Amino acid sequence: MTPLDDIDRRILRELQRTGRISNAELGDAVGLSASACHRRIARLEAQGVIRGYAALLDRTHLSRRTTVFVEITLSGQAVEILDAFEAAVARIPDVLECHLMAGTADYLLKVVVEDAEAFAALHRRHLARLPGVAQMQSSFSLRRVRDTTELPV
Amino acid sequence: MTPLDDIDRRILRELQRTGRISNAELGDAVGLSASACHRRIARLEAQGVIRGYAALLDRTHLSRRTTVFVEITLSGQAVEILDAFEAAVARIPDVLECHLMAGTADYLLKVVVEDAEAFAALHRRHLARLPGVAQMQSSFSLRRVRDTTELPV
DNA sequence: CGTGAAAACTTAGTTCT
DNA sequence: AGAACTAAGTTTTCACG
Repeated sequence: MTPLDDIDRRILRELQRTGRISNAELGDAVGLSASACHRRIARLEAQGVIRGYAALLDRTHLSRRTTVFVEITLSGQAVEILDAFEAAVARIPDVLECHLMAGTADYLLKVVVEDAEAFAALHRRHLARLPGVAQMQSSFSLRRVRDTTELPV
Repeated sequence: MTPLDDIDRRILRELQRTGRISNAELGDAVGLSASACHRRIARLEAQGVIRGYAALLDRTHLSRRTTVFVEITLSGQAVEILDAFEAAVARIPDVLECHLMAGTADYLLKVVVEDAEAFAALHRRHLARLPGVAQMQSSFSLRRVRDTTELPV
């Protein structure tokens, strides 16, 4: 598997910012012909470096203004408990991220909801019913100082 | 500003999963003509519901296997201290997210690096030099149980 | 890697309901 | 108003040099 060269990196940087850029424009940006760009992109997709493309939506327009991080400690470390917990979490669409953590808490969840009230409803209907939970601590984000999906390349 | 109807939502769902889908295919998926899809997408973009498009890259291929959450408490709440801190954080590309938090800690950072060693280097070179920091606690993610950018629509 | 041609897609104008 | 149809202009895609 070929390692990434400098032009690959510039292509990836551009595609992270503008996922629908044409090969012609991309070629201008990185100093290559359109077909050469196309070939490299096809290779990067085949290698799995590019996992796919996505539209980025505005959370405000979709009633998801509020981000909450939830630290959860389970009542035990048995595999069955972890598996049951993870399966249940995966079924909650408001949970964008769920990490098994080293250190104090067992899991860290990132949740997006409309507002504090919506979080209370989510808590009652879903979070409080998650299996194997011993302790739960929720922290609200007051402001997203920085929030990007762009990996440094 | 028109509220989203059911077809809009299906279009958004599709575009979050497959940002480069053609209007023809999208039309098939949601039961509309290609041009009708195109018009709706143009409207959603103009309204700001769709913020843009991005290629999603694989962290493993880019030496970013490790996610670390960093809780930071500042030495004070003066606006100058917060501003200086935020400006400095924004300059570290490895920090994908930075939230001003309610509750215990002041800030929560999400950092992506190659491994623990790379985090140690980042800590020495950047995090430990952030202005106004009183306390810092880093927590490593052992496994990403779920990690999506797709908002529920 | 670049050029060029064919196929596919996007985009805008028009008509119909 | 919004959807379908049509046609011109781009873009993708894939030969070959």
